Amino acid sequence: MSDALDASLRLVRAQVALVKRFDTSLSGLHGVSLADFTMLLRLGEAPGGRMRRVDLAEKLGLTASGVTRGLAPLERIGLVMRETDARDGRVAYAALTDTGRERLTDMLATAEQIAAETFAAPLWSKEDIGHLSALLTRLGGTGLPGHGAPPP
Amino acid sequence: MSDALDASLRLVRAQVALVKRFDTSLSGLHGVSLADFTMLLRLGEAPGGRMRRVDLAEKLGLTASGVTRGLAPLERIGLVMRETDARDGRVAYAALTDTGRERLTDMLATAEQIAAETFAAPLWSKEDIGHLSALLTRLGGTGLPGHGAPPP
DNA sequence: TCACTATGCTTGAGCAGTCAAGGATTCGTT
DNA sequence: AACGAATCCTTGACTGCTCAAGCATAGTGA
Repeated sequence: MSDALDASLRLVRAQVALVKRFDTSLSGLHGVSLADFTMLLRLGEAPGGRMRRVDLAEKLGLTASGVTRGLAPLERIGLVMRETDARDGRVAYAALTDTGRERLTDMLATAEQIAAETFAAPLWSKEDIGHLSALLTRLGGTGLPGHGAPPP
Repeated sequence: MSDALDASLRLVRAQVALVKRFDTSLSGLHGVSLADFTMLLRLGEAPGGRMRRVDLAEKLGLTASGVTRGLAPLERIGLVMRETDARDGRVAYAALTDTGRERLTDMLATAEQIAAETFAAPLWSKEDIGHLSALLTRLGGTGLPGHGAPPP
């Protein structure tokens, strides 16, 4: 097997393990999955804490229906609310509620801790993490900005 | 957000994109998913082309029931057959059929090509691929051997 | 103005995996 | 020899996503 295929399969494997870790902690402490957390995080990053659902899908690498299904429980428990657009009747925004913002802060702390444990020294150096991130960014999954050197 | 959390989320994102690529080509050309292909590949690597189902689960990072469900369609289409153990009545082996072996060869060629395209020069150097692989191996998902330098 | 097309979103059906429970078999201890 | 614990596997119920279809609204060109 080539190195490229080997790397591909390792990537799949590593992700499964990583997601499992995050899911366990996040659901234990906050009752949300990593997917839920990521949704809330991207909403939190958006101006006004709100996005069109279709844009959220793009940013998450999901389909529109995935967003509909994923947001439903978050709306039900009051972390996210639905807002409409006065100009365009087709559009529905997803917006963080105040509760959602608060809870997100706690979740973020948990997620940061898991990430820190996962990439802990001495096994992982700061350079390793940056390098991994850069390599993964090359693999794409459009929707996220790179973080390498800006063009000259 | 820390670099560690950023890398974690990028890993998830990159995997989704990668899996989508493999799934599209493999299912188009051979009617199997990446998960199916990986199952067959691991079976093919095992001595005699057969493994206990529980060991296959371990190697794939799945649960036993995931293997049961995943193998079912492969048995149905004749790529994998079930074998019993004369010594231990609890055990059921999963074994590649002759057809399975042939088809696996073709699938492997396809998978190699996707991998080669994904990690094509000039964006990716041989060192990049090796480095990525090494970093991912550190992230674990036990069951696969590392491929770094052997102990002194 | 009015059809046609494009966009945003939701819904039904289906697939791939999980967990929890259960059945069958084996192992270990007395 | 026999009981209890452990192992291997499958099954039912569920989750979280996909695709395809459909509905409503908006934009476009004759």
